[in-house]
This record gives sequence, structure tokens and C-alpha cells, in this order.
Amino acid sequence: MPERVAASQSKYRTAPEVVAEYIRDAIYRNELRPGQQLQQEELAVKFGISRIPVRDALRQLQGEGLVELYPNRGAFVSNPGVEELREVFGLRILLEAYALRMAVPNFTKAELELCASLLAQLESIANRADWSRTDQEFHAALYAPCRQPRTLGLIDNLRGSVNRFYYLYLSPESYGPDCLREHRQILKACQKKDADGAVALLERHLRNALKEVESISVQP
Amino acid sequence: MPERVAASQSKYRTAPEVVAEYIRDAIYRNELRPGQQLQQEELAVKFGISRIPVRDALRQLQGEGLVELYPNRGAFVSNPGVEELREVFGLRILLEAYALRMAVPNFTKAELELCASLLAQLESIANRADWSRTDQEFHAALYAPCRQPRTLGLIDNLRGSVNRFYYLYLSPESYGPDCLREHRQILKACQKKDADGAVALLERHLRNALKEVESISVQP
DNA sequence: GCTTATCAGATTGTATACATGTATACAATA
DNA sequence: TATTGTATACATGTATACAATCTGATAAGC
Repeated sequence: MPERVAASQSKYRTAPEVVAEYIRDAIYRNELRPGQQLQQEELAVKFGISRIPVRDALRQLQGEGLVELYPNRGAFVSNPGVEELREVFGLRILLEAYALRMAVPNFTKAELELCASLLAQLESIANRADWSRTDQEFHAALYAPCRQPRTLGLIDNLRGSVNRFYYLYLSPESYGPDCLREHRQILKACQKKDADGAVALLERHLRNALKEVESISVQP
Repeated sequence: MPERVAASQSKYRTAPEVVAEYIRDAIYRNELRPGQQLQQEELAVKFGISRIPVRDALRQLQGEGLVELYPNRGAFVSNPGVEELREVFGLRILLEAYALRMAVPNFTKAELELCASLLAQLESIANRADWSRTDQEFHAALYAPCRQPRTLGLIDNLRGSVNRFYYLYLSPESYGPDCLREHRQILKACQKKDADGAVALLERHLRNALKEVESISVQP
């Protein structure tokens, strides 16, 4: 069997990877809206390739929960209902709290500085797309020190499949201030190695986010 | 967008589904061993189809974590190391406890009876493959009343990617009695609607399983 | 008027064929 | 002898071509 490293080492990227990344990013940015159909031929000509690698990419994204495939009917950007959003937020609270609790004792100085720098970036961001990406990176940096790749992957998945709803309707003005304050508090607790405090703050942070998403999801 | 039901409604199964299910099952049964290569052509002729739907199936299984794909080199049955096994067991304890706690208050009479019947089946099973499947079904039946499809899917994934190691080396004689006793205790707690008790027993049950897997994983 | 059949058009699913990348064995060299 | 280079065989990646299925609009029936 090949070394596990091989997958990450490969410098040149395969066509399905490129396509998958494009679609994933477009979904995160809400350029592709929930429920929208993804046509194989359209994507194929866009990238100047045939439909086969496009199909591979769509399968991949199905595994990540971003796309739903219906045999003979096509691929659609996943469009979870309020019930599913609640469920995913429940899982996120569970898993992100779990990861953060394990992360807190492991933070290196460099990792704390990375979080601080991402937080500083967030303070000065106006447009929605950049906010979304940086917010994602900040949270990823918070959990990374738990050193559990599979756990981090799961969290990334869950965040990816619901966060776009958070960014879709809310303007930075409306959620920015509260969100930033919560981020600052969480980071401060991490710096003090206060795992219980950090986890409690994170849970409140996520519950607030869920409330926002629920309020916009009922009347779209 | 098609109704969500459509996916489960489709009575006739597509070729990739059939192939994926075969491979999945073979991995669960340890007919396909960790690290073993899966060749497209071989699978294609086995099912009398071309390599395209086989590739689809492999992509799907990659998403489920059962198979790892290396570009231009092939597909291999995933072969997690002890570190990863520990990590997955940690996630299992977290998620299965979460699901069981939500499930306990929801159990219907029929659901309790299903658990009891699966447990009875387990008592009288000798061969390893049947034990594995029924054990899986018993646990699934325990968590099902939480009524959270995505959570149940995640648990199924995690169980699938590590349980084969549990069944691989241990004989029913060695782990059967303890395991059965623990199952009986958990079910009894569910019948008494004792969520805390059931969760505590389940966590001990899983920690025992992890210990077994660790002890066999270090000297394979 | 409403429901059910029917039939193009479009889209996906799959087979075949070819291109590209990888692994093994063997020869050449230090 | 060990190491590097090369040739060959083999497996995977992708394009093209064709078959199967779905969608939507129109027409027939009640």
C-alpha cells in the first residue's frame, strides 16, 4: 500500500479535485444556491474536460454532504430544512466543544498567535465572502491543536454544510459585533488555558448562531 | 429539486450502489483485508459492467472512509493505525452516548421489542460474520429512536470503519459473554427509561471494546 | 375543466477506446 | 554489491459515442 503521505504530497492536482474545489468554494460563497442543479455538461465545458471527471467530483462532494445525487435526475446543491439545520448544529456543539476541550492544553505560542492574527483580520473585514472564509479559518485554528485529523475533518464537514446559511442572509453589521466579542472571549480563555471557560463560551457562541439561522430559515 | 424521498424510494438499484454495497459488506466481513488493493477491472468483470460505475462506487466508499484513493495508483481498503483507531473510538463514545441519551425517552414498545429480539439472536450465534451483522443491528436499533438521521449516519460510518478490527481477531468465545452481559444491561436501562444509566453502561462497553482492539492492534 | 397518455428534447448512465501515469524487471554503471 | 537508468507491462484517467431515463409540453380521454 502507498504511504498515507502520498495523497497530500501530490503537488499537481487532478481534474476532479480542481472541479470539486471550485464547486465547494462556490457553495460556501453562496454563488451556488441551495437546491440549485449542477449540470455535468455545463461544468465539463466550463473546465474544458469531459463529463467523467465532473461526475467524480460530484460523487466526492456527495460524500462531503454538500451535494445530493438523484439517479438519472442530476446533482443538486444540498438544501437542508430547519430540522436538519438544528440537528447539525447539535452535532457541531457536541464535536466542537469536544475538540476545543482537547485543544486548550496543547496550544503552542505560534498557534495562539495565529488565532489572534485571524481575529485581527476579522475585525477589519467588510465584505461577506472574506468574512466567511476567515471565520472558518479562525475556528479551524482554534480546534487544530487537538491533533485529531478525523475529528477536525468531521467538524469541517458539518461547518461547511450549514454555515453558508449563516452567511447567506446576515449582514456583517448585524452579526459582526456580537460574533467578534464572543471570538475574543473564547481566545482569551484559551490563552489562560481555561478549557471549561472556553468550551462554555463556544457553546453559547454556537447556540447564538443557531438562533440566527433558525430565525431566517423559517421565512426565506 | 426532487423530493428528498426520491433517493430512498428508488426501488431498482443502480450499478454503483450494488458494487459499493458488495465492497462495503466484504470489508465489514473482513473478506477484503485492510490495505488490500481494489482493482477496477477485476471488479468490473466480476459484475459484468464497465469500469465507470466501479469508479463511482469507489469514490462513494472513499467518502464513507472505507476506501482510500491514490491518484494513478489505485484504491485500497483503508487501514487505520492505532492512533486513528483510538481517535475514532473517542468519537464513537461521544456520538453514541449523545444519540442514546436522546433515544431513551423516545423508545416505543415496538422498538424495545426489536432490541430484545436482536439481543436474543445474538445469544445464539456462533459464527463471526453473523455476530458482526447482528451486533451492528442491535446498536443501530438502540440509537434509532433519537430520530436524527444525520447523527445515525455518522455513527454508522464510524462503527463501520473500526468494528471490523474488533471482529477480525476476536473469537466469539473470548468476547461474547462480556459483550452480551453489557448489552443486556444497556437494554434493561433503556426499558427503565434510565438515560444516565444506559449512557454510562454504553460508555464502559465501548471503552472495553477499545481496549480489546488496542491489545490486538499493537502486535498484528 | 381536470386528469391521464404520449412524445420530443434534454440530461444522465454506461461501454468502448485511447492516453497517461506507475510499477516491476532487467541492464548498465559506479 | 548496491544503485541508478530504462523498457515493458499493467492499471488508472479521460474522451467519445451510444443507451436509458427523466422532464415538460402537447394531445387525448373522462
